[in-house]
Amino acid sequence: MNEIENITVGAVLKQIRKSKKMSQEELAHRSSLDRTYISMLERNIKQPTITTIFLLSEALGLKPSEFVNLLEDEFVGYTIKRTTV
Amino acid sequence: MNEIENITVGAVLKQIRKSKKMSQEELAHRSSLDRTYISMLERNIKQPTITTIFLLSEALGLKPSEFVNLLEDEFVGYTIKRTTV
DNA sequence: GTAAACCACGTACTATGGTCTACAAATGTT
DNA sequence: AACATTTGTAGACCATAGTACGTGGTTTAC
Repeated sequence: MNEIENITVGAVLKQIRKSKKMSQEELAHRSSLDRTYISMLERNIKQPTITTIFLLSEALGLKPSEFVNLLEDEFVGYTIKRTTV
Repeated sequence: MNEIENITVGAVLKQIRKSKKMSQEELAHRSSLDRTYISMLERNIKQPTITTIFLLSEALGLKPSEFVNLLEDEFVGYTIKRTTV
C-alpha cells in the first residue's frame, strides 16, 4: 500500500484554476488569501485547513465537496501515515 | 447575510461519531489523532486541516467528500469573513 | 456506593498554517 | 529585443493546528 504523510492539493488546485483561466493573484484576491500562499499550496509546500478549502472552492466556483471529491480520486489507494505518532 | 470566521466541524463530527457508537478515544485511536484534540474539534475550538478531514473520515467509515458535504449543508447561507485581512 | 468509562478543560509545548515584503525567474506579447 | 504579466522563492513574522500531560466531573453498570 502506498503511504503519504499529507493530503496535498497542488495538482487539483492548479488544474481547476487554469481551467478557469484565472491567475494566482486573481484567485488570491477572490478568496482573500495571500498570493504566495496560493503558490505554496500549488507546490504542495503547505496544506490548507477546511476553512481555506471552503474559501478556495467558493472562489473557483465549485462546491467544497466537489473539490474534495477530486482529491479523493487523486489519492485512491493511498493511506496516510502519521509521522508524529 | 450571515457571516462566520471559520468552518467548524464539531456538530457534524459528534453526530457521526455518536451514530457509529464510537468514543472519542476510539476515534482518536483509529485516526491516530490525540483524544483531547478530537474533543477540541467537537467543541469548535480548533479547525482541522484537509489531511485531518481525511483521517477522520477514514476512521468514521465515510468518504471525505461526504463529510464535507454535511458541512456544506450546515453552512448554507453563510459567508466566511476573514478577520486577518 | 464505588468502580469504570467517557468527556470537558487547563497548561505548556512544537510544528505548521497563513501573511507580508521583496526580488528573481519564467512566460507571454508586440 | 524589450516590455508586461505571472509565478517561484526566501525570510521574517504571528496565529493556530496538533500533541501530551494532568485533573475533575458526569454518566453507566455492578
